Amino acid sequence: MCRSNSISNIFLSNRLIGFYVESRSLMYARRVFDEMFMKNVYSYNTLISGHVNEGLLNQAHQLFNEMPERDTISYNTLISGYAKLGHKEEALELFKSMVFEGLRPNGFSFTSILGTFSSILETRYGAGMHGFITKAGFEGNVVIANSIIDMYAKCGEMENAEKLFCIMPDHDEISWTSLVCGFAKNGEFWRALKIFREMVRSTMELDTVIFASVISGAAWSTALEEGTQLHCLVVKRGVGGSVYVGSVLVDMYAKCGKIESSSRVFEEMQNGGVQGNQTDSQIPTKKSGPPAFNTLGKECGLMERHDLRLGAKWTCRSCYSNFREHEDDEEEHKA
DNA sequence: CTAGGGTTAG
Repeated sequence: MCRSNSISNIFLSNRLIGFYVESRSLMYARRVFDEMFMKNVYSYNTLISGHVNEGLLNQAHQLFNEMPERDTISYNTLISGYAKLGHKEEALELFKSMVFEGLRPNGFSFTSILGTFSSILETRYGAGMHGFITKAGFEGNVVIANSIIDMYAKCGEMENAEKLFCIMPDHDEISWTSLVCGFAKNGEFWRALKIFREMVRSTMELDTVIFASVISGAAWSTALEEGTQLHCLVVKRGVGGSVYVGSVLVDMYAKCGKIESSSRVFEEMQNGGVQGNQTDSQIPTKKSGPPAFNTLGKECGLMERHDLRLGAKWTCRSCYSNFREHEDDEEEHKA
């Protein structure tokens, strides 16, 4: 092997390390790294990320310690590794030493740290970090704001979550989902449903994540009526193939005492719910027509074209229900 | 080379 320390050689070796890391061949990555005459921060960072991806935090940290100098990415990579494995103290300590060392944390640092504040005991840290982020000027970043909302939700601080949501300059689907999931998870199903209805009326896409969360809220509130409506919407939107959504529907009916419905959904999951090797991320979230394989419609031609409001919608006859997009419809229905 | 949201039980 040519061992000139030219810049291009470092560059090429780094690319090679990256290739091996991507191929999950850490041994080879390590070999290239060890044989390099000159290394730079990038060489270390790439190898550290390779170890982090394999969950080898000790070795990653050792490499980190051996580095002559560290940059923000070195820190972030290690912090996110610890955060993902639930090692909160290590993550926070690293964050502190990054700041102490004079390095400016960026969005990646913040989102990783925010993910470690997940209980009411950590609310103070979370709020402190929120303040830090605001002062550092990162609050306008959608991804970071979404992480803050989720952090407040996990700490049971929904007032703060909603407050931030309201003042955010831009929202995306994840902002909405984080808020709705927060209310659902904190036992406020009706508030979650209210916001969810706004999403349904909008042009936003509804994916398996939001459905799993709202239906779970319905399950805990034993809101059979609304749970059934949500089931109907699941069919219409073609997300019935999701294991998450299927599981939570089974649970919702069970908690509501509808054992027959529960086991029917369960059987549908065995039959076709997850057919075709579709994974959750591949489930289409478009609202165009019926899904190729939906859990209910398939059974006996349960899908029926129905003209409602603007354009044709799909009604699921086996639910004997339609999703009510407005809260006011609730009263009408009961009257 | 580094970032955001999901179910069930116990």
